[in-house]
Amino acid sequence: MTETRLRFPPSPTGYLHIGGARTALYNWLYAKKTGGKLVLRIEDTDTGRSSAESIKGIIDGLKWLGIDYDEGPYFQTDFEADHVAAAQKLLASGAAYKCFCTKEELDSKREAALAAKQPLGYDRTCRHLAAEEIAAKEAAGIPSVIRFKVPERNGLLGYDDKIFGRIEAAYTEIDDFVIVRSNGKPLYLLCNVVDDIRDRITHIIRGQDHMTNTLKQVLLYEALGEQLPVFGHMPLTLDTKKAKISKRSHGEIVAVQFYRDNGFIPWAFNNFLALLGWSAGNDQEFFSKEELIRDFSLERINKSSAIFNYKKDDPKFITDPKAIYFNEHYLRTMEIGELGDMVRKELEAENLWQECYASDRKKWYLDTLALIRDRFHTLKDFTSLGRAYFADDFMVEPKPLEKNVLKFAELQTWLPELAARYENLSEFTLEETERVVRELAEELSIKPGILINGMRTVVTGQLAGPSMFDIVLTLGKEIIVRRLRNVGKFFNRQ
RNA sequence: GUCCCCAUCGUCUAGUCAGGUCCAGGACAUCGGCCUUUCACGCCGACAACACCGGUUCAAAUCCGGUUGGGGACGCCA
Repeated sequence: MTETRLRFPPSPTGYLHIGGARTALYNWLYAKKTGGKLVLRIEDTDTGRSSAESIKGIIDGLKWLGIDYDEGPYFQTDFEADHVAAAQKLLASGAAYKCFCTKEELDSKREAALAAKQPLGYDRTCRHLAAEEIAAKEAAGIPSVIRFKVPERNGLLGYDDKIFGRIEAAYTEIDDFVIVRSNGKPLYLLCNVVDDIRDRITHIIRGQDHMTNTLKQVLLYEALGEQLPVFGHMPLTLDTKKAKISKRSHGEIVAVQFYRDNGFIPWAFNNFLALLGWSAGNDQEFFSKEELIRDFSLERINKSSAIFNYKKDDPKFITDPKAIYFNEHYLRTMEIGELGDMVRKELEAENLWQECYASDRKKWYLDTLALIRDRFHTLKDFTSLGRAYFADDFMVEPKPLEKNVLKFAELQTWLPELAARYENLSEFTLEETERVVRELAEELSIKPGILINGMRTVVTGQLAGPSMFDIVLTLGKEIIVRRLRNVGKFFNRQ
């Protein structure tokens, strides 16, 4: 068997969104699984809407996800000569014809049909023009497009879809579609096929919205005398109102960039995307890259479309809760060194990174991440919720400040007293630091919790966190003593 | 309007091709509980679905037909 070759052909008319990312991922997985190649082809023939910025966004998005390609990016506009040659070949062989209907005529016919609730297709006005009529119109300088001449056959046109099974439709249902614009520029349906043939694509895995295109393209392969690739159409990703997800109507929440900028772990997001419409057939949800490549199959892609359950304006979930869950899982279980590299980038961006975290304080750095990661949702939390571990300029949240500190005015003396005792402690250990707190609480006849929660807030700015004495040891005597002594500042600013 | 596709908990899904082991399993979310100085994590538990109607069969989530619902396509966009 020849090598499998797949492609991801985005049109650069916006950022990479999750639907596109999922398509890219499935193609990538299948290419990897079969030891084949993945080609990136930018379909930029719509010059009006294509942009360099969008191309960059797509490439950056794929890079962030870790979806690498073996060839490309190729640009469709670089192969215009191929497309034109194919169109000429079809014209010459009688598989296509010139159509002189104007866009205005067609538009008004379409609108009329729509209003009258009649079928929409092209009425084939120019299909049977005699050679003299064509010559006359051309001599008169009337512009024309080239349309594909759908064969007049009885029976059904069809192909075997790897995901949906046999797909068929009557020949009479297929429109004579335009393959070349009146300005001579070939259109998607043709370009796409010509490029896939040239790139020797063996498997076309794309969205279900292409299903009707596929029927037409099957005809193009036939007319061009080429062998059909394997087709597989993936169900679309819908929004919570069951509408197709689009860049236009959903904004940043469906952009891959959004997940990068909000501290998602690339593989966690891939894992989530992979499970949106595919399952291994068992209860496994977490897959390493190797496992996913090994277990992935086209046949197990679900036929019904999946809903991307994002929560708009929900303070608790910035996106689909399951996507967050996957992120949390990886955040908590991934190899700590790998997490360290990711968090490093976050710290650097906030000017909190210190070189010693990579050298003599490396153990401290990684231990600290291991201590605090259990409560975090994204990479961003390390510099927001976890800021107190890396800097003194952390925010103290109002709720715990009120509840754990301001409520007890005596903390202004208790905490500095605790600081003094800590300072004189010869053994600054878990046991000793805890003992000292409990001892002080007993002397003051208060619950240890008052001291503990007060110090947690003063020292980390947070209502919740790891075990208090783990924090004490992690931050170290000097910082703890300093922050405890400073408790007065919270009262003074009232 | 025409054509194509789909249909299991709120969401992602297992089970459907090879009908019985499924009064339907897992995960997320939600709600309780345990743990705890806090909050999480973790663990335990609860809630919650075979769209509907017929048919075939000893037996249907599973096969067949229809209905309904949903999605997609119908561009000189890709």
